[in-house]
Amino acid sequence: MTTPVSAPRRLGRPRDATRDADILRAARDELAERGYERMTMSGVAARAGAGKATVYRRWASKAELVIDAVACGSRGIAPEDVPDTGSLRGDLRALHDLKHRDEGIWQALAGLVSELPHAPELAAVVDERLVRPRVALVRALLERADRRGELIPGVDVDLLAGLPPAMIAYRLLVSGEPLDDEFLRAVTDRVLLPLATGGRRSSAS
Amino acid sequence: MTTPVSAPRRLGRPRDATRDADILRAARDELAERGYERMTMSGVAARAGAGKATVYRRWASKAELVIDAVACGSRGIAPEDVPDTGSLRGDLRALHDLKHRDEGIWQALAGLVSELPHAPELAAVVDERLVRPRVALVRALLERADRRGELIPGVDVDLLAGLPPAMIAYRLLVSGEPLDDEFLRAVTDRVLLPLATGGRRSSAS
Amino acid sequence: MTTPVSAPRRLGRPRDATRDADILRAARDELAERGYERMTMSGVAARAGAGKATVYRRWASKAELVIDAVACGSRGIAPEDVPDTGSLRGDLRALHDLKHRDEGIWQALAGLVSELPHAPELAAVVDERLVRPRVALVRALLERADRRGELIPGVDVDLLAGLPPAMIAYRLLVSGEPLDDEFLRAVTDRVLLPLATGGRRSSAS
Amino acid sequence: MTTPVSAPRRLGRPRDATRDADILRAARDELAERGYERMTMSGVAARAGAGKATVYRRWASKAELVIDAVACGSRGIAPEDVPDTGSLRGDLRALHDLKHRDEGIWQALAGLVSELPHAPELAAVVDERLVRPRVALVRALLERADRRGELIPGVDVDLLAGLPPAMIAYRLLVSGEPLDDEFLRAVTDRVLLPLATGGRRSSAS
DNA sequence: TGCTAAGCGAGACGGTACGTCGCGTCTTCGG
DNA sequence: CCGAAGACGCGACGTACCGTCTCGCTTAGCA
Repeated sequence: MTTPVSAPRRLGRPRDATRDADILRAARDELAERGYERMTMSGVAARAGAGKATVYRRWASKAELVIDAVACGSRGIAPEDVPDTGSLRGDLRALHDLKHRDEGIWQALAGLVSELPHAPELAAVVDERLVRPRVALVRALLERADRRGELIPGVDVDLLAGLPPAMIAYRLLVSGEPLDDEFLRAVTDRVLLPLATGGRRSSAS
Repeated sequence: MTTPVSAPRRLGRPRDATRDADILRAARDELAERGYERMTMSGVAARAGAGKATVYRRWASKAELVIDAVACGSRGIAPEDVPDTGSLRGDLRALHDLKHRDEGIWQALAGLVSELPHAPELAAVVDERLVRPRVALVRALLERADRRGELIPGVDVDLLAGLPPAMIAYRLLVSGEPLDDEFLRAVTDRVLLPLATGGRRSSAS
Repeated sequence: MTTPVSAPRRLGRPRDATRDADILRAARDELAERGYERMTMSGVAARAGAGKATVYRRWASKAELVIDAVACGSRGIAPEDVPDTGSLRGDLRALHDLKHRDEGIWQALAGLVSELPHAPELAAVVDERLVRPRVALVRALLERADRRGELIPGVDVDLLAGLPPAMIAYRLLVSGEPLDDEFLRAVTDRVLLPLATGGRRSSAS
Repeated sequence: MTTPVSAPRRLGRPRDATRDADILRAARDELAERGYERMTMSGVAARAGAGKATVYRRWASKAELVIDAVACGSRGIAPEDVPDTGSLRGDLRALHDLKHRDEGIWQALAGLVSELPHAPELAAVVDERLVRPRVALVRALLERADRRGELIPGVDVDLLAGLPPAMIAYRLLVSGEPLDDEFLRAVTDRVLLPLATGGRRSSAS
């Protein structure tokens, strides 16, 4: 969550922690149903059975709410959640199986993108909450493979780690094509693996 | 232009074609100065010395105006504009030199992205006017290279042609990093060329 | 008509005089159907099968068109059209019979009233074309009665002549009540005649 | 006020009653300065320091706002505010002294008149708020005079009570002449009194 | 147990962009 | 040059949404 604050004072009625989850769920649903532009803060509040003030007490703007609504949906995947299959190819496959329902994120990102150039701190949050975790995930798998000696020496791990997010974002946001299995396989087998491991070795010796 | 229609009738005063250009220029300037969200139709009309009705007579919404404003800005680059340097690497380099000021496009795309999933015909126009020309450009260079025998046999040209737009869009829209020369060189030398031509051969040496 | 202009030059195609009548009729119909505010110049032109320029070439504004549309509807009644019945009461009765379809005028006046304080020349036209003829009519009948010796000596003929228009305008524009026969009879028998002739004399009995 | 509604529910933030007065005053000022057509809702809101939504939350249209703006301006004069001078003539004189600044009302009425035939409920409000109180005022004075025995037996009080409003409205709205003292004196001394009391008796006897 | 500050749902607030429509002018065509 | 058609600049209209503020009520925690 973006909203710890953990103020040292605790006068008056404490915040009802259950509202956070209701509001975030409402935000995610409205976002999925209507898209970023047509989703309204009043609509989110109403769907959550909350008042607008309760929403704004927790999130400073529509953009920040959306970030959290979306970030907390896939908070789960840490590098260590991806099982070590012994090969980069197997690890990437396992990752894809884990993030089967990550798609809502991109819907949200769509609405935020227009604000990023004019709101640096918003961009920072998006980077930190949405972008970096995904890049880091791939990067961790690449480093794991490097320790196994799979990678071509001198390969630019940062550049490669950014490729899957970029390709996925472009496909969903711009092309509008679905994130089907064939595409995900192409990303790993025809882009990432060749660049990272050179030829076809993969798990084979 | 999105608005030819080429109506066969010619009753009444014809549209003043000079207004189109004025409005599109005004739209592009406002967009660059203020960003998609903060750009207003009144502002565009005023800067163009036009009335709002004149703008809305030509474009049904802000989104459609922005598409055209942006699409007509880089209409210029056709595959044959890129000189044949004899190698894929040289051709891509030449392309980068040509599109030095293409960046405004992405600023516009930023604002449109949130609307695409809910406006299929808008998505179609974006695809046709913004996305496809850029993909086709790279694709044409790849096919030229293939005719020279540079490409790995069986390589997925469509997949590769989409990589530069995806990486550029992601960098500008999401990461917010600049399109510097180092990045563009990395895209070609460390991603596209290895995938397309395998190792280092190219035709040279 | 307000539009003589009667320019001494006659170059080019002369104006099609039939358009005047068509436009005026269209204006009167639109006015009756939709009221002043909702009547539009485009609508009038379209109904008349004319272009807006043709309308504006003849009348400088909506208000002036409406004045003419309405004034030419009751242009007919001149003082000498009212038969001399031998008594003021009879003359007024005869007048009422003549102006049975004068009502459209007031509908038009309704829309003009809001402009009068800010458009003196418009007010002058309204006065000259709509108000004065009606006042003059009553005034003529009063003077005719005076020559017959019916009037109280020293009575203010101007004041009295303005009473029927004022009462009719108020009833139609403000009260919204119909111009029924009972009301018209009250205006003459219970207001105008008592004030003009004192008691009950008139010439009769 | 037209907007009591006196809803039995009291959820949410209650309307700020001070905004009503501010907006009405702003509306009256704009109306007086610029006239009905040229007065704008944005201008009223801005002058009141309010947002347009706050205005439209209370009044559904420009016309309704103007009615209230104008009606609440002269709410003050009740029949009992007019001192009993002992004669109809004296009472009417006292009335004229009271309503010295009632003129703004007619300016507003001017703009509304064109809407009345097509908006019955608007007409009803105008009748109830603007017309009837003024008629009732004169009527009350006439009835007071009747109790004193001043009136001609059988005189039509309703007809007479409508005469001053009609004459005043006509003079201001149509003739455009000022409401000077001479005119007001003529209305009472040469129209109303003769019709109501017959000859010249008035208080003398 | 009763006080008090802060939480809550609801919705009014100031502001501002949207997209529509009407006015009165201007510009094309054909007659 | 007239006439139909309709585009033009301008600007008001009424709606919607954002983010803030304010109402009356409820709910802890301290006394």
